[in-house]
Amino acid sequence: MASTIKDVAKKAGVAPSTVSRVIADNSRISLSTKKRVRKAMKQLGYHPNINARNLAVRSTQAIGVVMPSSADTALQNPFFPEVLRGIGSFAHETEYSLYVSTGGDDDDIFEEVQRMVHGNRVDGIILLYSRISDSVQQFLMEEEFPFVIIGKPSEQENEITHVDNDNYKASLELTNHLIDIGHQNIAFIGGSDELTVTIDRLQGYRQAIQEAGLPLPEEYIVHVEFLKSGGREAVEQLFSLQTPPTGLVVADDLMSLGVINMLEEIGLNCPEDVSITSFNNLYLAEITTPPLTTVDIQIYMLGVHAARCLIEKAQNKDEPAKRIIVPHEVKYRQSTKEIDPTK
Amino acid sequence: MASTIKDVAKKAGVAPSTVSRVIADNSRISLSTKKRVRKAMKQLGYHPNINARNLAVRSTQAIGVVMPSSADTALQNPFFPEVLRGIGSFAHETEYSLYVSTGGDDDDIFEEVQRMVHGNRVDGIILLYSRISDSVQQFLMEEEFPFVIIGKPSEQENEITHVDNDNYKASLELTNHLIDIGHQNIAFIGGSDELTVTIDRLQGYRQAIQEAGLPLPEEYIVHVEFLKSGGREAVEQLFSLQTPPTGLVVADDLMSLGVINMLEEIGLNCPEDVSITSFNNLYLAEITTPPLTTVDIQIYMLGVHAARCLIEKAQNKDEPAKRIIVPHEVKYRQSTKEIDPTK
DNA sequence: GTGAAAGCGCTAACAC
DNA sequence: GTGTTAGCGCTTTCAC
Repeated sequence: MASTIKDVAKKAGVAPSTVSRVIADNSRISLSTKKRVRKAMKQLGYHPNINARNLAVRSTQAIGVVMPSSADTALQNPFFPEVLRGIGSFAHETEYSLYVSTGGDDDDIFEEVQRMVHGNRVDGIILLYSRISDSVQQFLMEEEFPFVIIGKPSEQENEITHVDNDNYKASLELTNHLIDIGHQNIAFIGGSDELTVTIDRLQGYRQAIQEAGLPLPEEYIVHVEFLKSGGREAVEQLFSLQTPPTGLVVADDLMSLGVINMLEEIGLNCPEDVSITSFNNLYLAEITTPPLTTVDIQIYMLGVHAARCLIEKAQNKDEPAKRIIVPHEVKYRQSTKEIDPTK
Repeated sequence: MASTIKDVAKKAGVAPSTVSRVIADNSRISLSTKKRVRKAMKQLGYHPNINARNLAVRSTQAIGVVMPSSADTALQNPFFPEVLRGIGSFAHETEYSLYVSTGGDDDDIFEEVQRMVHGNRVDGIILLYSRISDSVQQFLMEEEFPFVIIGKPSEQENEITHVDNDNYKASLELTNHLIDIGHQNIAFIGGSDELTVTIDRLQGYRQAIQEAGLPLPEEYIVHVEFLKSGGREAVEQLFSLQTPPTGLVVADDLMSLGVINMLEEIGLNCPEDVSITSFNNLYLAEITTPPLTTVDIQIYMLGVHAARCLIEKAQNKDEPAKRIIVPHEVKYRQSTKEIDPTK
């Protein structure tokens, strides 16, 4: 068994409480005893038992991270390691640890969250997704447990701290870009229409199309499962229409990859025949053929801010709800092309 | 404050110890009191405090997962969410939680691992990478702390439980496949040569080449940073050689994506001019152009097995060290092509 | 079958 | 400045 605070106390000839104060670097302890105690700790290879500490102070110095259910194929998106990296970086700085939930289905996740909350495993929770009428979200609200959402809450927007991009605006920009370079028939390919991120991106697209007075047949809006099957499906649907689109607003780079692929299969070329605009600026956006015009949403920073907000909130229950909008930037690459007026 | 075991005891008119026994579903408690106690728990919305429990039993029901440092660009690889998913799935079944370390650099990680171990935060640790003379690995050995490696330990192979693929053999197969379809000039593109996975894959390649009596100039072996810059660099190097290769064994699908891309940029086509074989069978291997011939290493299963082994080990310190080899399967797709004998 | 009581390792009043 | 002591919420002997 590892040595305890008592062992250290005995060895240094002080009381346990003094050792505790040295650990906390309490200013009322004289430098000489501090030194003595520290030496004893070194010699004994002492490390505080976090469980005991947590029990005593009723906090854990840990934050829970909840990913979408792995049923959700979204999990294969490099988005997640990248947010995790952001969260982890801030957490590390502040000496918090990360507790990750990766349940199989929604029920698993709900259970895990319950365990985290009721079992006092974490001081707060970051949700890595936001969908409408999500039971986890509701549960956390009811429990008044500190949490923040990456993305936009579907309701109670002003009571829930969240960090997000201006997806509406970004989408507007992308769509307008397509319009600016002459596209008239622009379609939207999104993920599940239950995710707020899809909803916002769709809204921005809609707005731009309407402002420009362009046609907006409902068939131009497709919600598909992520990637592979999704990309295929979307392209099949869209390009069997009477007036297939020449411009595409796609809600994720990974989907775009699938789209490019399927286009090629049916004999269409990007950007010659179809221009693609996309979201997320995953590293792979630069190495597709052609490289994607996409919105850099600063995934890493989303994570950093979320962690910061959560920790603030966990340390001070009265911290007001905030909204942090991480700025985005459209990266113009080669997947978009001015429409050929001679065609 | 949430209700405690005492509250429940009072409400049910029993002693705290009885409640405790009910939680553990102790067989010596009469069914009637069990029912009474359970009812009280429900009514009070009672959930055991995990910290207190952990403190009392000196265990945590949590396992630590250590990713490579995020300095390592490997982190952007979809490999990680996928293993996490596997680990998470098994962990969930057995009611373990996941504790994830995502340090910025190697020192951060080392610190976090120390905290995990000494602070009693986790019952065991899974390392998601293996490199030669890794300080974390050493540390865990010295502390005799339960851990398992996904990959192959660089030393003490027989004392460290690990789950791995037969990377040597898989690489041999890939290389032989290229040889079988007529390639004579085959190069290897790997990641850092400090990672055991790279080493094994290189070895398999070497073996196949030598067995076939083919040329193996040292310039045919390149170690590059992951992806983008890496892929570019590798291709640039290899295809400015006097005898550029016609076949490639690439240690990761993500790298392959970069390679295909750069090839195109310099006017070469895969598979017409260059055949590519690759590793991991990431979902994106199916949607590149062309789809990749790659080794399916069953990432998810790697995670599941690792979790299982770790939990066994954590529950029984005498559990012997094991090696689990997860079977692989080469997926033949369109990135490889018989060499044209007329050329 | 159930209760009383000690203790897991730490912190935080409250003393002095 | 430092020591004493009473918990934090749970498990686990040892009684009965």
